[in-house]
Amino acid sequence: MQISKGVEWAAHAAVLLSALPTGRGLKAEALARYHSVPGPYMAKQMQALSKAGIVQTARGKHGGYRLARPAGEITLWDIMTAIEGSKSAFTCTEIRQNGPCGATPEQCRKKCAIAAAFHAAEVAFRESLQAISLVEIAAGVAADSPRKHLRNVGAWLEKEAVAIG
Amino acid sequence: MQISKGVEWAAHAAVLLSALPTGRGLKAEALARYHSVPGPYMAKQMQALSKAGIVQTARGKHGGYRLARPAGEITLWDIMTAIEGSKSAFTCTEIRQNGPCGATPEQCRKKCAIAAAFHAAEVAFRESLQAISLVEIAAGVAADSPRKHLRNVGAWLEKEAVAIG
DNA sequence: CCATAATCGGACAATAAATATCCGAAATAG
DNA sequence: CTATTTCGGATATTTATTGTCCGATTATGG
Repeated sequence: MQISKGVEWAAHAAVLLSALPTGRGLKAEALARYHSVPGPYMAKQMQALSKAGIVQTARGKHGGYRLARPAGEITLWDIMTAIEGSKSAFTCTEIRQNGPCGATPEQCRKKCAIAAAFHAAEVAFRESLQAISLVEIAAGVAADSPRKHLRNVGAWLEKEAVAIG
Repeated sequence: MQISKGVEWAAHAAVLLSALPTGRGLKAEALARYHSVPGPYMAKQMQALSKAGIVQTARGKHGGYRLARPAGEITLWDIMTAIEGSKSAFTCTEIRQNGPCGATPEQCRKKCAIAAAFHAAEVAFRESLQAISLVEIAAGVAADSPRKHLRNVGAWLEKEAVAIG
């Protein structure tokens, strides 16, 4: 069980976008440069966020990405499913139906007990992530950073931000 | 995020072993045959359970696997970590330290807020799986199966089981 | 209105991990 | 002691992730 690295990058990028005022955004290259990650691969993650409706895009000169809705309505679960897809982590292959004592399909109307247990665990995981929005993350980051650092970030954003609407 | 197929197989195998009386077990080939899964790969999963101390082994003629402790003391989390390893699913690569506004290491004494949120979700996932032992799984399976099927399983086990001590 | 420049979007390799398999080491039974 | 049968670790094949490139699209400026 391994969460893709793209999820981490997309989450950081989304938090950065949440620091911008409404209607302003950043281009993919700037988002990659901010964290010193490979540009094209960062762009790939942003495309996934775009397809999921988490960010809005503008093409052409002065193009870029901005959040599609308020930061409080974007959770870490939204970002993770946008990157990794929404299929469940545990896939039951119904091996209980195989072999010399295989259960018949009508005996399997109820979900396999093992699959049900993993499903319940995944629900707990999902609900935990759904409780955290970009607002909470941004507040945590701000609380842990010195004023000087936040001013640097603000100046950098002011220099790089573009209007998207 | 994908849970390995080996986890499913190992869990089913462990549940099957839990149906045997203390001191009796099954050889790897029988465990594979019961669910019609590839023998050598099933054996690989059993080796992982053995290294994790979940099952005891006996080699030579009349060898095989038996549970190393009572079924109530073996949780699905134990099985999953035995197969997949115990490293966390989300790995923080500290990209906040990179780039033009990178945070200095001493600003990073607290864990990154994003990593902390994923860590909390993983804790919820883990605690959910730790609450389910082989006893609960076996009880669920028994409740969902007709008597006739359970008799078939019992007869098959009686035929295949070996004494391991 | 048209050419231009700069952006996003989807298609294309390289790498790492999971899946499946084989052969040697070890231990018991006779 | 010998032979048989088993587990254990090392070895290929397939799949998913990571990383990269070039074409489609759009606002800009003349």
